[in-house]
Amino acid sequence: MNPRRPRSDGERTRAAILQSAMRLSTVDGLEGLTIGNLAKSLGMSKGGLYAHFGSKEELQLATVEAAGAVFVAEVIEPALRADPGVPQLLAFCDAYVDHLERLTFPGGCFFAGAALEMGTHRGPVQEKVAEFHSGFVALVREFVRTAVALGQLPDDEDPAGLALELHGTLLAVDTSFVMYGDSSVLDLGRTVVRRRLGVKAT
Amino acid sequence: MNPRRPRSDGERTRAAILQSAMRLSTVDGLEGLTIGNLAKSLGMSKGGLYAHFGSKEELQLATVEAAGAVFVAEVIEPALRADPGVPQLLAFCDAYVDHLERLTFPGGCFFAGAALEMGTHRGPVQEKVAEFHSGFVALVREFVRTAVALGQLPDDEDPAGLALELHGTLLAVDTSFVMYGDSSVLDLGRTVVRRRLGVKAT
DNA sequence: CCTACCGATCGGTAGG
DNA sequence: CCTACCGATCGGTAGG
Repeated sequence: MNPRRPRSDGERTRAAILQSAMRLSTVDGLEGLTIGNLAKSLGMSKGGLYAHFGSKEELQLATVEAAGAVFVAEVIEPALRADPGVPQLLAFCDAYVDHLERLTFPGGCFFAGAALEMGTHRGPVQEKVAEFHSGFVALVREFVRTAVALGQLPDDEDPAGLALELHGTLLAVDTSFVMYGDSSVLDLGRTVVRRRLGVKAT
Repeated sequence: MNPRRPRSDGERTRAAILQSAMRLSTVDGLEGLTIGNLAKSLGMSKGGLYAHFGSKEELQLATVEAAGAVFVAEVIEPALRADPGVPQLLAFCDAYVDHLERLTFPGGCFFAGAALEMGTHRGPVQEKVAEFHSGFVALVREFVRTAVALGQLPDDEDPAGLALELHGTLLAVDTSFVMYGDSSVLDLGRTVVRRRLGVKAT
């Protein structure tokens, strides 16, 4: 009711569980996440976890939801705050690379991993991952459409095609960064995005 | 000794095990692959599997090696058979998309999944995945360098940057194809690659 | 939020 | 290549 009221113990514990679950998921996967490991990382018992989540699937669904909120806060919102068109596309890509660079999660982008892992595991968890994933891609396509309408990109630019290229470049950056821990690929990604969007390097 | 001699029973069984292990790995991951599941899928006992592989890690290493051989045969070799430069880049990307389309593995590209999964799991398996992964990326960079040297691409084209873009586009195609099973993204990928390389659609 | 427990499955071994 | 087994851990439950 009152937004200034501090979170209850239950809410704080739940948030701590989900924070740990997101981090562990990017390392071991949403299926590789186990109740036992999660409990140990939090210093609590398995029984305690089941007081918050009735099943592993419920925990997975809540974890995907929490990761979606993090992605919105760290990547989507900075993009929406930029000027319409190319600046939004650039802000989105930069925010994505920044969010990798600051090691928000130890295993890189939550949704890059979750999409590949859950792609062939049909069910409620996969559906929720797909929902977020397709929402993010649709937003990038919208940014491209706006940029074309504003004359910032050529008239014949295909929104779906450019969205695939940018999405792909970010996936390749994530993969290389997670695989080699080499942060030089972050700057390479920033440069490639600028060149593709016709924006001068800063 | 004699290459015409038929494979022994042991060799044929080993090949069948690895074929099943590659397929299961693209669905459940290299860590999610279990000896019990693999044995069941082959109609044999767990003990039987341990006659061929002394440990799960040995099995994982052999599976990565086998997947590398499949990738070389299905994607690298068609590229090497094309004319140097842009035709090799195009052949590489087309062969990659074809290899997704024909459902070589049920979970899409073996190395796309393995790179993200094993990125944070340091050890011999991750090292072998990284070895193949960086080899493939290095080859694409070589193709770009050749294309620039032959005047097929602009002099200021950055090999590492273009390799990242093409690699990324293929990763995005793989992810969308696995996630939504929608084959239209395969043609979108082929189109995007042609536009980026300045090749007319066929 | 805890302890104590359930049947099932994990990776792996012994012995054949 | 098999059966039979090992201790550890899995997801989940009972009862508090």
